Amino acid sequence: MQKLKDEVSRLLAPRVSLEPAEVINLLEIPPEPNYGDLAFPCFSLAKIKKKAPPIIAEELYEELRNEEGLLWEKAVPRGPYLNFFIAPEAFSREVLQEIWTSGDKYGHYNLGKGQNVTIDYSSPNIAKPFGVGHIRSTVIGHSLYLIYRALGYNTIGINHLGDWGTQFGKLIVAYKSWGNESDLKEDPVNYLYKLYVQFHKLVEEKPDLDDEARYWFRKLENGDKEALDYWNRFRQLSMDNYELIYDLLGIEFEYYHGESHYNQMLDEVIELVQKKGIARESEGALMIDLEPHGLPPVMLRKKDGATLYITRDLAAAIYRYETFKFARSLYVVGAEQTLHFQQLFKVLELLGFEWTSKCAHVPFGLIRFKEGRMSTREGKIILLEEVLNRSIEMAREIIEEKNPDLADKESAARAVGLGAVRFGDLSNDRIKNIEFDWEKALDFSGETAAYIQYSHARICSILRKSDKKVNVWDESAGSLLVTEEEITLVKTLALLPDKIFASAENYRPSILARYLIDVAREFNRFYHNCPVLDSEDNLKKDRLLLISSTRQVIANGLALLGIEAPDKM
RNA sequence: GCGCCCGUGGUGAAAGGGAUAUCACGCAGGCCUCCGGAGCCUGAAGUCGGGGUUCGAAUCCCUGCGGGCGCACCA
Repeated sequence: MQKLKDEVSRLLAPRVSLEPAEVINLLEIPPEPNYGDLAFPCFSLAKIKKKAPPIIAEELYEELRNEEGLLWEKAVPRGPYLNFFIAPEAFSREVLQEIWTSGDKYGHYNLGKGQNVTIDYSSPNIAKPFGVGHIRSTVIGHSLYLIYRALGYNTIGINHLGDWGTQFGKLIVAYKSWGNESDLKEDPVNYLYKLYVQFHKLVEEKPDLDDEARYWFRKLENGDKEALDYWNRFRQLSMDNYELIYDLLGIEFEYYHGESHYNQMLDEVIELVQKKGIARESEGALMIDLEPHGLPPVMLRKKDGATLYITRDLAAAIYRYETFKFARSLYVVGAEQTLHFQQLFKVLELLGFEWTSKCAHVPFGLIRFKEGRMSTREGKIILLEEVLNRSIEMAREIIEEKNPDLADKESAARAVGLGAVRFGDLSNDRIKNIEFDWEKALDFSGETAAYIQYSHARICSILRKSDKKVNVWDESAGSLLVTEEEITLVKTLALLPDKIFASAENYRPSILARYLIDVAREFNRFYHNCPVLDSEDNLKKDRLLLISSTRQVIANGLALLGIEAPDKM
């Protein structure tokens, strides 16, 4: 598709006095295939040429009627658009050859060569269980990580663990006051969580507890041995639990730099802020007034001397830039923290860091229950582990029913079960809130990963059964693909690179996810109308090439969403 | 009180200011002697209300309504 756009834009550019790149930006895909395959809208020229768009389209058509394209065969004006129709044979061969030669690198580019992109994602809070709420950051962040890597960037995944803050004061108080060793050993994360919930329940009757918690957190910040011992222990126990989930999801991070990692840099940050003269003391606390910038004030240090979240985030941002000199720095964090990031970026700007513009908050809506918001404090939470396991279990049952002879049911169940949960999150616009619903989470029909995976497995099945193997590219390959289903499928396959770019540019894996649904749908239409194995030899060869290319596109796309594409299921 | 986000068929969603608003679930019908029916085909049903900007608005602006989130000692 890029090549077609290049060709068309080079042709049009001199005739409309625009740069080819500007023409490429204007080009659209028509809503209806019979209109054409690529459209040049003439609206923007109307003002310059002082003519109505349909007339411009008509004139361009007259100018081009004797031109011949490599990848297109005719240009037809339709109202204010000049529509180009691809030359099916040449276009198919071009697309299929590119997929053929690129293989599992089809859609990958070297755009970001030598550039670092840091991606802050997942970032659970220690001592709280890993709930379904955390899946969003984890899965969206990981997909962006994979997508940027595919575009040639050197991606750096950072798990910004919430391993510092007043909640540790709370935990220490709770554990010291009414906790016990044996329960902690029995089921660490859940027990710590129980303590946390109990603390919040009790604090309503005994407000003193809050003071006590703040006291212990301050001790922690001052390096108190006892406090540190508790902290270390709680942290490690939580980490062990998170590892299980990351293993299951196949996620690794370059760094587990939690908030605590930046402790030794906090004094420096505060000094810097003071030197810049943007902070002031207020009621014993240190704060930055952002009123002139239309934002609420930011507090860097409490009156008791303890630091806050944003102080550590400032340190982290600076550290990341100094360490990685990033081309982009992404924060995949819930939309409820939008204000926090506006403040963070504003302060960085005030500090004079010109790289602030390279930082971006990638927000997403929250997951809620039907009954309302999930509250960790109130103890209403569904464990992600439980969701994943139930999904795998459900997939296993369906496989047992539909494909009882399958050899490796376990890995297929994992691929399908985990894929369902991941896709459920990735396929919708991240900014919208999600209502968690067990039925929906475990539904494998319709626009789901299973639909895409199933299409992939079917293709694999046909390829296995074929006596012919597609193993060489020859000069006539793909030239017999002429039916509507075949051409449509080829055109769809040609879009993968565009979709990957768009996903990266907008930080929206959902663009890629929805595209894969289209690919699967077009494949299924083809499949129902065009026999592969029963075709005449040459046609069979071309159709095998087509489905093999389709398989490649599905596999490549799913991989960037962190979803497996099993050969059988 | 102030600020930000979201309102699309019964339900869940898609649509980088553009052509006849696209899918899925569910519903009503149809399709396996055929490469895997977790599939395919046909049908009914929709842009929250009111203003504006524009040649053109689901999309941008204002306003009302509904829902969500946030606003100095949590993260």
